[in-house]
Amino acid sequence: MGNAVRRRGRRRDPELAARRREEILAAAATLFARRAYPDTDLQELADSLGIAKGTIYTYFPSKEKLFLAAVDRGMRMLREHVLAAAAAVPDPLDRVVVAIRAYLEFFKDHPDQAELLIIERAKFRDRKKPTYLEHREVNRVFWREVYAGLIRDGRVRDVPVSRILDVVGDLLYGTMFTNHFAGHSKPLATQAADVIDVVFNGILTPAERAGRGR
Amino acid sequence: MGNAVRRRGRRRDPELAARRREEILAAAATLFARRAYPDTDLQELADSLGIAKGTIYTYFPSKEKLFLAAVDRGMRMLREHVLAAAAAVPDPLDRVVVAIRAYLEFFKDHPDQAELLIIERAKFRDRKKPTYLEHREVNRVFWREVYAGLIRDGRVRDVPVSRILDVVGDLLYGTMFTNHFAGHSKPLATQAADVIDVVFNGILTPAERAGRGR
Amino acid sequence: MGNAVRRRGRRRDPELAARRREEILAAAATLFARRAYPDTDLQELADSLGIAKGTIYTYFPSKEKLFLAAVDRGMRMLREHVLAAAAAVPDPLDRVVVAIRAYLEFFKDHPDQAELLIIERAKFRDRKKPTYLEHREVNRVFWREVYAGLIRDGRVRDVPVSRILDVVGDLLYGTMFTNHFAGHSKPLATQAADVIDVVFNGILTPAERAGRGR
Amino acid sequence: MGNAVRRRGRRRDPELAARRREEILAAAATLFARRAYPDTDLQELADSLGIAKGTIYTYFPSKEKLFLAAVDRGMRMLREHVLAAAAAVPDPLDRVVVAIRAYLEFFKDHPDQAELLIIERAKFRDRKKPTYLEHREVNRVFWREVYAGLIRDGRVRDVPVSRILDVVGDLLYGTMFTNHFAGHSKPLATQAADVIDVVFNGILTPAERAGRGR
DNA sequence: CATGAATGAGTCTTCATTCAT
DNA sequence: TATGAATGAAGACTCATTCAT
Repeated sequence: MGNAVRRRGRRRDPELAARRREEILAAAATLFARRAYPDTDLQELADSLGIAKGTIYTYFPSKEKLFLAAVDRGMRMLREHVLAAAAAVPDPLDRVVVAIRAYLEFFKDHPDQAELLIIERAKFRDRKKPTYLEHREVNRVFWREVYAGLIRDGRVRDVPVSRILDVVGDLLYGTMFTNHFAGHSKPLATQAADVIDVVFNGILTPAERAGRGR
Repeated sequence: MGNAVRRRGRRRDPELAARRREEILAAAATLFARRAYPDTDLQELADSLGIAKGTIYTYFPSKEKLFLAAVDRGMRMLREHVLAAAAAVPDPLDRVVVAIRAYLEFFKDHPDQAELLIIERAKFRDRKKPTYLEHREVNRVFWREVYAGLIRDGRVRDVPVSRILDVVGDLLYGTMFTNHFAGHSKPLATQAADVIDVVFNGILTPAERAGRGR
Repeated sequence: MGNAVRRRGRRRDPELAARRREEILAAAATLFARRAYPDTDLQELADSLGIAKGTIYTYFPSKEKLFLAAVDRGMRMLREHVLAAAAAVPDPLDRVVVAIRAYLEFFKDHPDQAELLIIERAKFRDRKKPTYLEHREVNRVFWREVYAGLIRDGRVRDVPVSRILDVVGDLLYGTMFTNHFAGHSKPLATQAADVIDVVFNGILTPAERAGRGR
Repeated sequence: MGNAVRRRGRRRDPELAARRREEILAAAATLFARRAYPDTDLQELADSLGIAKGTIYTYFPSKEKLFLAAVDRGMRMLREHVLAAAAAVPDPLDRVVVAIRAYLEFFKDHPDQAELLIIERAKFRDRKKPTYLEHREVNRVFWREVYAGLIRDGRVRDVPVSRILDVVGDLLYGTMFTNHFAGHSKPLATQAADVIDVVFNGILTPAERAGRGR
């Protein structure tokens, strides 16, 4: 009955749809971050985009899915930003330095994304593994290789790579949140340098390190 | 009975009231952490306590104040736990070690408190400085003195104390969140040791440190 | 913690609650019948009762349950009305006559209830056995006995009682709906007499009946 | 092609359009009956037909008109079915028998149509005389003549024909609804025979009829 | 004509808060 | 002071209908 030629009428334009989706996502990220999840009225989002509320539902099946899509988009942007920065320098240790800077930079330029991570956790605590941690796991593969190479070359102490990945990952995560919650007090360059100094050199004096055995 | 003269100062009422307040606060912390703020129904809280919903309003003027009081109570508990641990050892460097362990321990034993920090931020983003950071600032005074002494004694490298406080503070904050979000993967003792190893010794080899100048 | 004496405060008044429930049900029956289910706004119901919309939800968990409760109430009223009428006369055949009249009378006096039966079917088609049929089944028990006695006494032809119950039941059901849908054209007494005439005597002449064999 | 002179009257379009209209109507009847009016999504109808939602509006100006057209189509089918059955036998009393059977048969084979009658009433209560009753009135003309002839011939008791038409009509209407609401419990042939037995012969014994005098 | 993207009015339900008892 | 009934504001989501292509 319906398999026939019947193919007149308006055609679908997947590119237009993708563009519209992206527009909605960008605006949603901003608004969710500003208003918190429960206080975000989709009517306001629609208004800010100059579209009808129903239109949002053409692209996303629910407020929750829309929110989650906005978070995921942010994490993809973060990964691209960090990897692009790392790819620009050849030396592996420099890559670490550059990536740390890029990471802090991203959240300074996109504070909304930090906010979304908080909101996601507050709202979806037990329904979903945090999107951030999903992405972090993916990224681990790359950095594991980098540190392994540095240890092989005798440039980084021979400690388990996992320990390094954990501590550095946690430190950045915490720094990002602190920055975000407290407002940026020191220049990003200084902050990055401080982090790198401690991570690379530790805080003990050579004498104390020696005294501590190991 | 009501005619009796006021006997020896205060009646037993205020004490009872304080106990009731504390009961509500403890139950509220658990419930808020489990349900997230907007999904926490005060009726459920009342039910779990065997009291009427209206009674809660005798002790707290609003849901928001109740929540904030629960957060504040948690932070006070944290501070007491950490300071008690630190006070138990005399050596300043050991104090750092012990405090780091105590900090991670507290959140492992009270995961609700980590949750509340998230919720507070998600909900009160622009209305209130995070309770956690308020407490962190207070604690800074104590630890600044500890590190300053360690530097004076030549046991810690002579870098600005603020840098150490920032980096260590952020690292712990991030570690706590990561633990909480991801579930505790490694034993707490190991995790604490890893953190301390990196913070104290850094990750570079002596050769690389030398090569890096500074 | 909560098992103690704690019994001050406002007491529950079950009688007041029952009265309120009944008020809401009565008003709901009228309104649902007038507006049809989907077009009935609970706000309008609340307004007509001078209460807040939320109050309705104190007594009924949802619009659907409220509606169903209204239907059930109507069917209970019907049964009481018919049985009371039947109980007032001693002769079994008179009881049938009187009950038929009472049945038609009830729906003439409570046209809303007929409407509710329609609405229930339209809305809950596959979720629930019609309340009317549930009640009809209950009533069958009583009337089965009546007809069995009449047959035993040689006053009613010896046909299966079920056949009588089915046909008479269906006839009344259809008559009620027709009356309701078409508006009452003839006086109720006449209509009842006509129904009884046909049911009791049939439409054939004695000659034709004889000719038809049997 | 468009330049060609109008060839022999009408083009094939109107026929195609009529077929499409009929397809939509048939699918709509099924869907409305299954989902109830307000829960029937025109999108689902379009999907089931493999056409676009907008296309429906080329054939019907609104959801309501579409629904009403589906009901009317059903009633026309019913009339044709019953009249065809009646026309197949010459004896007037047999015609009554056959028509009753055909009526019950139609709704057994087309339960959707019974559903639509309910839905129409629930939705259009005060906007429209039920389509069923409109058709019933039209049919009355035919059957009035049949019964009048039977009385003239002394085969049916000399009671007002209207009484017979009312009672039999209501009985069938009620039987159909009961069947439909309750599910068909007995075989259609038996059911038809039962109805005819009661209508033709009544339920009283000759003795009781005599005793009742009149 | 057919299409399908866009529209936006309409409503049930929740729950913090109040207040008479 | 404790109670619990009453309040009413607030908001996500659906879907008939329109209309540019």
